[in-house]
Amino acid sequence: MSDHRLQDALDALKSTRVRMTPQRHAILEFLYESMTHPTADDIYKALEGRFPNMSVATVYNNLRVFKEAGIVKELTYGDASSRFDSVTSDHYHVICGDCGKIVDFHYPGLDEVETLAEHVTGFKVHSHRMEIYGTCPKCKEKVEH
Amino acid sequence: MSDHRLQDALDALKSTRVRMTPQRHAILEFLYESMTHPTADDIYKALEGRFPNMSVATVYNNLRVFKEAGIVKELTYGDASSRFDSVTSDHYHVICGDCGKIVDFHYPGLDEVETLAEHVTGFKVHSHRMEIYGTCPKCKEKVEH
DNA sequence: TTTTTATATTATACTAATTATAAAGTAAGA
DNA sequence: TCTTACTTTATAATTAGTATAATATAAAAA
Repeated sequence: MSDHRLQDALDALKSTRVRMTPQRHAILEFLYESMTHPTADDIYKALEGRFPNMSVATVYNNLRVFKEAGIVKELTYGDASSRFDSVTSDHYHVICGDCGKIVDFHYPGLDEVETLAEHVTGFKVHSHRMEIYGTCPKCKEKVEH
Repeated sequence: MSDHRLQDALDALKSTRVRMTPQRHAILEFLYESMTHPTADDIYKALEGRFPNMSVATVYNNLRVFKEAGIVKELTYGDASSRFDSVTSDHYHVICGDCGKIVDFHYPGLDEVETLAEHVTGFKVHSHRMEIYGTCPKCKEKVEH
């Protein structure tokens, strides 16, 4: 299933002018198999066993390439590291303020918000971002003890 | 009107253990009068005439204090500088990807999204963030010429 | 298959936002 | 007014991410 999504992503890249390299394949594979929305550094650490000479810059460069190709999404968090997500059908994220855990949350896209914003502001709207903040079940328990 | 909101904020601070200083007053005043969602550096530059010895750290420290007191909100943008907003009634932001302009966008709070997320994920939800991305009218024009 | 060449990777240095630290200053309660 | 805990300042440190230039390599052409 996730194999299939990875293959789709690889095909999408092939249709652009983006070359496939072992590093790129490994980064994509890790991202598509991971359910954890990793940071660039997470990816770097996860792959340094297989690619002892890989540079962090390579991870950042390739994540940017993937973003431009539309197969990876960046989630930014101020001073903290960005997290990366494979692009899938519409879902949002619920984030734990205590432990940083990110959980996918399926919800119909808020298209009407985009349309309304266009009318009210005169902008040409192309996307939106929504995130929900709270405390995950595990961290809730901890507070109680 | 904005005088009134500023006064409310000052009152809110008085009820906590937060001391009032000239720097703090000036930062708050600037933030409440500004319609531009300034960065910490914007604030620093705007006030350095009146406070030639003020340190950037003071701006950051106090913005954090205000955030903790719940009268100021931070909008984070990955590697780029955060922007700060006085906390007001529910509104969202429409952001121009070309020039960075931020426009307020009034919309009924998405309370039902929060409720649903609580049920589905088991989180205790306390807030959410939504932003709309696009191109502002001015930048749209530029592209056409 | 070999050659070619544009693109990718690496190592390193750099930038910019933000935070930490410690000394000096000051708001506000006793 | 005195005192003290909190603030400010100046400076250094930290950290995410980007730029650069030399080396390596994927993939198209011969």
